[in-house]
Amino acid sequence: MRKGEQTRERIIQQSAALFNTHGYAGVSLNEIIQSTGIQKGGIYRHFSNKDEIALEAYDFAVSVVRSKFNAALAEKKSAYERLISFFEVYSNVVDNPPFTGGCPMLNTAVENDDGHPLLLEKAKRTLDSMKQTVKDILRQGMENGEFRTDADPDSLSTFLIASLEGSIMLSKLDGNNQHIRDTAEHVSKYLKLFLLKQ
Amino acid sequence: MRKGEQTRERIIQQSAALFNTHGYAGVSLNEIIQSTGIQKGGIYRHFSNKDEIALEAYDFAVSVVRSKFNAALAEKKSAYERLISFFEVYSNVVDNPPFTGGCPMLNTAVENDDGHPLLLEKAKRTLDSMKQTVKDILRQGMENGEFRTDADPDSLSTFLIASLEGSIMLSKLDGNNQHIRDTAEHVSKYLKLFLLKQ
DNA sequence: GTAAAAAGAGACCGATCAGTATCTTTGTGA
DNA sequence: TCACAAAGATACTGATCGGTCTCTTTTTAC
Repeated sequence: MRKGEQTRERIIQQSAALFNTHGYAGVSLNEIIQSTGIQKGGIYRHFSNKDEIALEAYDFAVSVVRSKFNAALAEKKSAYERLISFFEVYSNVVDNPPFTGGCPMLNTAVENDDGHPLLLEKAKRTLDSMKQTVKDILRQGMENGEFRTDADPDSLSTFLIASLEGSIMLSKLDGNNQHIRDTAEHVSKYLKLFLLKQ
Repeated sequence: MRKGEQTRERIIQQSAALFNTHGYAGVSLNEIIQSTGIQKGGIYRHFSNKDEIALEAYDFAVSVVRSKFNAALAEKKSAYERLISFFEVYSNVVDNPPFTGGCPMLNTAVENDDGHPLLLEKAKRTLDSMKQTVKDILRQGMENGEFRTDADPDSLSTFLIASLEGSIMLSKLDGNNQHIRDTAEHVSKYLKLFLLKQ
């Protein structure tokens, strides 16, 4: 029981990195075997199929990224700084992303847009949760008088997340973190002018 | 000769839609056979392997999107309108994208980030070309007095493309074009204030 | 310490993968 | 019209896919 649960976790963690790097269709069971050092029989003792591994691996990857978001958010004093800290987490996505392979939501959304409905549904729920987090920060900032109250949290959170995800993609494609830094700079300039009071 | 070239084009066009929807690893030769109605022997008469099909299919998909960008750009009078028209091309990405499957650069960049170096290289060159297009518009606007000249075309073009691509991903994931519209709205507000003169 | 249960290894399954080789059909230029 | 070449269909290859089955080893509880 205890030993098996430990193995199960290891399989999830190792496969999460594989899936987030190569995508669902791009990872074979043999690669999971090679990465974990556990043979097929050992893997299928804990999972009934590849899908089950992928789904739990996705949740794991998201939880790791979320904890890094939370860590970055926790050390900020103003709501404005908290909004910008999303970019901070991905500021070195080329060499040190919050999770191996980059943003799990972005990767899953693009790689499975017509392929794996369960994974896609999970990515959708990640987006909902991320939007809610941003909207909560916006509302906080409005309530404590930091932000103007005539802004639309829904459309602003979309804008912030879209800019973040797009710049992650560009930086990974180009192998250069500058895209994230540039985008963060423009977004913060925008927020300063249209959101911050005084 | 003439017949064969015709077939070759058909294979490229059909596979381009498949590859842009399911990704390189997600498309099998049998799916190409089914989609084109041409058997394996007929396909391999024109291409030496799957890679060759994928590479040419990518170029085709990009060329289609580029021509739609050009069409949208052509009918605009101001440089400002031209910048925003990139969003216009993807304004109904959910039901009517400029190419089946969405943005080929985005899809290829994310799906092959550690898989297919030649495709990735092509995506990188697409980004360079797209950035150059945006920068040219920015420089035009500066030269004709429409834009302030203290803006940085390089970082601005990154910001615009990142926002566009991120919002494409969000809209496709959510099955809702609102993300693109919202993002376009914020970007244009930003450009109006920081880029436009008077 | 021992027996039962849990965990894991490894051989095997049919299906499908990309790619090839051979043969037939179709198109084309003289 | 006819001969040759181009185009395409089909059957096949070995490799690999995800998944199953059986047997061995290890862990665990008493």
